[in-house]
Amino acid sequence: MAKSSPMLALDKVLHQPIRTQIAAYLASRGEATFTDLKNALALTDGNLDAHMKKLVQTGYIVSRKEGETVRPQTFYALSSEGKSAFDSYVKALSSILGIAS
Amino acid sequence: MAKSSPMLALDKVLHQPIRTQIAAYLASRGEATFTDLKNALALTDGNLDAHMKKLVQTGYIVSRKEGETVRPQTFYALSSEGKSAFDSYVKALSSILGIAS
DNA sequence: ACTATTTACTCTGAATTACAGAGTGTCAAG
DNA sequence: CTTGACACTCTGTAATTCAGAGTAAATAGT
Repeated sequence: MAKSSPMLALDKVLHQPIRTQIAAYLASRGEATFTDLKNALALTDGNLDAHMKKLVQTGYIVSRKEGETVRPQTFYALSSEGKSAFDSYVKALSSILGIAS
Repeated sequence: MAKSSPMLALDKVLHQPIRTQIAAYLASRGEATFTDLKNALALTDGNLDAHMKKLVQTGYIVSRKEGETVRPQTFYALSSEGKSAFDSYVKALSSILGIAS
């Protein structure tokens, strides 16, 4: 008999409590600042920084600096790679959990 | 103005790639042996053991030994606590990801 | 009957990750 | 000109994840 294929694994970068929420937040809002995220998710600075770093390193999130001479602020958003990774992640999850996407 | 309440956090025990799949597998199948899980999820022994240990410690999974004199086999299943934790987890995820549960 | 293999786990230790709090630089107010 | 807030970044520690080695019992082979 054919042995059933192993379940499709979940993206490790995205399937982590804080990062899933960052990605979801950005997916629905489009863009956010460090402080937006920090307040929305109730995180410490260091923790948020570490997760953003990983998301940027992975290529899922891009940042854009606004204001050269004034106090600069960074806006974060999902990259197109990040968007499609998030999409596939949601699909995989839906199928594993048996919910309608 | 009322500041929006922080997003509801995701259960750390359940929101981990392997454990989410173990819970989902048990939620749909009811019961499984160590080897069932190992094959279905394509895991190494040590890795599966570590995750099962955590799930049992947390109280989400209960084990039952079958066969006193014959080669014993352990069956794992979600406890009622595990079931409701999994339910809330799926609901929380659905609301965060904006999908219909 | 005795040895080898398989099954069903458990243990150990190394690598990676998650996180809090301290630190840095800039700006604005008193 | 000092104090405080904002926008991050860095560092160290604790916890987590994982593979492979180890153990014990049962079955298979000769």
